[in-house]
Amino acid sequence: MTSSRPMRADARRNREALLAAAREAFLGGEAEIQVEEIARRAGVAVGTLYRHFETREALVEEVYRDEVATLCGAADEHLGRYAPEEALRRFLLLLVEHAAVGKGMAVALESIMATDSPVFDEARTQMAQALDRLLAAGVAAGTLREGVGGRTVLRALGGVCGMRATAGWKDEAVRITTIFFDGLRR
Amino acid sequence: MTSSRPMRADARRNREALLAAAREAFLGGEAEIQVEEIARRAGVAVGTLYRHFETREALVEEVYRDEVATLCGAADEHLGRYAPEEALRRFLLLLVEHAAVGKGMAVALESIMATDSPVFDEARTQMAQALDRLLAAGVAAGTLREGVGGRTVLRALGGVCGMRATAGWKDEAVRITTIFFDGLRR
DNA sequence: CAGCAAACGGAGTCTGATTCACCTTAGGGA
DNA sequence: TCCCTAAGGTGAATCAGACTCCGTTTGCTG
Repeated sequence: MTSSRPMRADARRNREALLAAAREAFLGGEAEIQVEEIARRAGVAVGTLYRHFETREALVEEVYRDEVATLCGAADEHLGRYAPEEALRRFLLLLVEHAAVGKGMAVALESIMATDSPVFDEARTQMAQALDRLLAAGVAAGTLREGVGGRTVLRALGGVCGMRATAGWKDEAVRITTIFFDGLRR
Repeated sequence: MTSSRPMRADARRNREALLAAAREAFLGGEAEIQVEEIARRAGVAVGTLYRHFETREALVEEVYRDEVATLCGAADEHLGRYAPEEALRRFLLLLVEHAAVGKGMAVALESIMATDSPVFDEARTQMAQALDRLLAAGVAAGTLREGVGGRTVLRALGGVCGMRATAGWKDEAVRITTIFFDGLRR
């Protein structure tokens, strides 16, 4: 459907400008930036933003698609470098770390991990599968408990990311994640 | 300051009506009920609601004050009946259970547990202290790990409650809580 | 029963996301 | 090259919901 006609040059240009503006804002910690402001920075009107992205969330998702893919790649990389158990531990902390970098990423991770929004279906599935691979490897090695799915772990992490508004969030998140991880071990 | 003058009869009546309406709604699962609607059901105008409660959150807090106290009481009761470890496990699951009953309670618990909002300071402190007692008993008995505060546990639970919007929430929450609990053991 | 501070009512404000009726313009074709 | 048309753009307006403001009403004390 998207491929019916190639998309006009100015349209593509504006789309890119919007993504760039949003990316810069989110990664810069301006998680709560308003759609009007994103549009302004991209040099277009809000209407244009909404022509390209269904909702504010959809734009967020688009921005973090790459980021998510990179993170999932890290899961497999860890799997090749460490014992499954250690790979999982590092991956979990990596997620927390990312959530801690800028509020934006935390918002995205939370949305990806702890909601059912269909907007994040793809990202969620991708992440859950990466976690499944880590968990399965750990189970095979006998170091991780059986019967826990990537989805469950994802939700737990999502919950932790949901409390990022509080003071001293990161330390607390790391502590909780570590405790949770210990619970996953045999 | 509140005791300077006894509060007019109609004022007290309205305050009770508002609390009753809010309680009924929250416990009935209407977590997202609007302030206008609460006021309407109580037979007053929004202005009156705001005369009695600083913000929507403050009303929520008021509604759950009793509930929180009851829950904290349960912690001590468990402590007298079970081994510290088991008491903690039951208490954690009790919190999840309460959050699962109605969305309203989950919202309240989340706010109490995972935010810094001063509105919930009292409830949060109360809960954290109840958990501290459980944790301390477990540490003394040698069955729970040292160095984890009630605050941390509270936040972890708060995170879990924050994902209540998703399908199959309760099962997931119980599973996550159980894993987390296992992580707390020696 | 008068006087007045305490309470009340509810329209209006504010913040932000989202929409929509109307204008612009890229770009394929004669 | 120029024209036409539909894709694309615009931004004022709408909507939602929490919260405020101030003129009006009313419980209570002297």
